[in-house]
Amino acid sequence: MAGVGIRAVILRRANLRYEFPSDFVRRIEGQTVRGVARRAKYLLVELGSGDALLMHLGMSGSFRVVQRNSREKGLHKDRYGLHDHVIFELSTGTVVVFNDPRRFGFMSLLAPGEVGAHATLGRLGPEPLTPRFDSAAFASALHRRKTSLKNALLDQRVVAGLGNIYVVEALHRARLSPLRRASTLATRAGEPRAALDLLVQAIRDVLKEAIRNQNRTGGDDRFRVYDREGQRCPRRGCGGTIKRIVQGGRSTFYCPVCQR
DNA sequence: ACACGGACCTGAAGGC
DNA sequence: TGCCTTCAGGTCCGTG
Repeated sequence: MAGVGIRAVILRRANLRYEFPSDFVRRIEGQTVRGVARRAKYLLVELGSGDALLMHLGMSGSFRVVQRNSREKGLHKDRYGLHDHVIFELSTGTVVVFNDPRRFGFMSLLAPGEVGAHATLGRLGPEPLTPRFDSAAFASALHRRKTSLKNALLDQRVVAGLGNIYVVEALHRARLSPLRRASTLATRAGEPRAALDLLVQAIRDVLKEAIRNQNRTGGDDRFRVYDREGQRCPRRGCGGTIKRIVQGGRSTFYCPVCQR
């Protein structure tokens, strides 16, 4: 992406989750992409001007990449569907379309310096696939938390980038109950580091596997417990039955037999 | 500082 | 065939 130009931007509505900045189009059109980065679930595109385009997919957002001389030609507005909200036409002829039915996603532009000052970005916890995320850092993030382990892992300030599915999957792999109070992981005697280390590893494994499988469509075997209420626990020799409960308003799936 | 519930939106799926 | 309810992979804000 580095070096690619952005020839045109079309907004097909005035807002997603938030209003677009009034100068959104003007500040992007004609710019060159300096680089693309991800932080937690946020995507950052650095522009030649020094501005950063900050984007989030929310729950239902997606990008699709269209070659100009494929069936979907040109930038004529009528070519796009109801929920195709933002269109980027690149200098390479590629068109990138942002689609988001629920509009929980957003885009904004940050001037140089505003990225570092951004309140939410600044409070994000460590990226789980970097060395900064280890059991010591994890322990200090959890040890005062009175909330459940499940809710703590969903908190982006504890560890960045985990969503409902991957939290549920990681807890199953680490054999930890989603209901357990978060602080007990860091302090429980006779269980020194083992549980924490296991959870750190489980989180990394779940994410790496998800990244590896990103292009696999469908597939009933993507998740071991998520959305499997009433099914047999997949852990060898466990024999438990997957249960669904609600925590913080979201579904949790877990095995009450092997997750403690 | 933390914890919790509700709000923001639309579409898909299931029950009657 | 509807019509109604529930649920969905996220985040922010207000209230205790």
